Amino acid sequence: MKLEVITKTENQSIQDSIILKIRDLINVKNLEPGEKLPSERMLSERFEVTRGNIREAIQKLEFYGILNSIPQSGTFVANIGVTAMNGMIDDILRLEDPDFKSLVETRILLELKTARLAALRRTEEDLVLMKNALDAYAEKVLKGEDAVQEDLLFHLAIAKASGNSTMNTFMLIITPEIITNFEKYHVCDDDQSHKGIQEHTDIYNAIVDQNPKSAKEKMKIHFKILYQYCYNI
Amino acid sequence: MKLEVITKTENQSIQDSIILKIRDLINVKNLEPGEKLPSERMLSERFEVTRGNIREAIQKLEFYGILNSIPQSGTFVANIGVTAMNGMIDDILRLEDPDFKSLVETRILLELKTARLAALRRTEEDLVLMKNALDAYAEKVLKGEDAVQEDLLFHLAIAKASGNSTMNTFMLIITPEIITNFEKYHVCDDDQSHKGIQEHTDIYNAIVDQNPKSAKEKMKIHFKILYQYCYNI
DNA sequence: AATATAAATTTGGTTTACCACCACTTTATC
DNA sequence: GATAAAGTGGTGGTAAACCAAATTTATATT
Repeated sequence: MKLEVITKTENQSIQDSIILKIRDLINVKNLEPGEKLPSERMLSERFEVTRGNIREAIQKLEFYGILNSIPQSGTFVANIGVTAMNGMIDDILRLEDPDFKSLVETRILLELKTARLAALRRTEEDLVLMKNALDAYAEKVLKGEDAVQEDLLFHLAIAKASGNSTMNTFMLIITPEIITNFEKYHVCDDDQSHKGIQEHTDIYNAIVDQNPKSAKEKMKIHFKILYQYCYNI
Repeated sequence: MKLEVITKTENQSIQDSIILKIRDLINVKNLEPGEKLPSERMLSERFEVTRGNIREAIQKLEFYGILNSIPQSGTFVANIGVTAMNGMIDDILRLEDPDFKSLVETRILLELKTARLAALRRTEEDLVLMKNALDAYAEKVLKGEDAVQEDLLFHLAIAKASGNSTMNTFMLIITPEIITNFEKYHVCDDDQSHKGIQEHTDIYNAIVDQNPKSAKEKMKIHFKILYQYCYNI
């Protein structure tokens, strides 16, 4: 998910090769879910890399739920079978860095949904937070200042109000990359910002009214420009 | 994104408190984007924690794009302003572990989209991979064996064919948690698996025919049971 | 022979000491 | 006086030493 500096490229490739070796080891030893991997020290000796490298690789596989590391006990194959493990590792290694188009596409998908869910599930507290974010955005725009941050905070407030923690997490992950790319490509101009106030208000009101269909529709309008940008790039 | 063992709870809370202290530091020092944070050693001394703790906290904030750590140089505030930073850190700390319902809800959203995109963008190579996964699934089911893994690999093959690397990543992240919960709650029974073969085949054919509407529709049918489960739990 | 208990070994995690590298200051040379 | 070169302090990164818990092995006791 992160773009790393050049120096990490080498590090990355040796980590990937370790992941491959661990996969092969599980395959040739026919390790079933729940069985134990050799210790980190043995692996580092066998693969002729540092224990730190081994630990990094294990942590990555742990993040994707393929391994389980238990303190003072060992590292175990998670209860995901050999077939799925092989397929997933292939995917993980093949994962390229996300391009901007892919990010925007995903963001639009998520936000149309979170707007709808927020209309259904928002609490009074959610409304307060959204209103604050909305006001902060309007104030910045009316002063003629850049308001990209306040914009995104409003959208994050909606994500929180959706009551879906997974979507909320995903929004948080893609937001910074969106911000930096927006500033790089100057997607939003001044005119857009002023229209944005009305559009944000429309979305907010739909959520206040608990009208999911309208909320989604207003969000779609809000993304119209971005949508076109995404599919014409 | 990960459920951690109990022992990590304490560790987590001190990491969260460090993140809060870093946020306060940026606020009181009025650090603008691009400015440098104090060195890790100074922070560890000032906050009275180990440097390892500091490094962990910085890495987490780096993951969310709030800080940039540059080797032999320092840690810098990313070019995301103070306002957005404060809001995002609040969100990050408030993030609860994803519940199963939230996971399924997100999965359905993602998969309806990836199916549609795959129908539009699939290459010949994608089709081969999907066909292999489909056959492996059918074979397992017909032998009466458990095929949860093959099931998910087919869905991951669709995600890959969608050509959207961000959605592909997100699918990879939620897949293991879905697997373990499926096995825990026994969502799928034997009858479902047999129907699943036909449903998978329908989805596959729609993607072969490059018919996005049908692909989404067939995926919706495939998720019907899961959808009901999700909203009745 | 079976079992309870204690010592020893092995484990992942953590701390510490060291490293290579970058930025800036000082100094020397023209 | 200007410019380049050498030095110095500080940076994030890293490998080795250390730790506490868990597991295994050995031993003693009934």
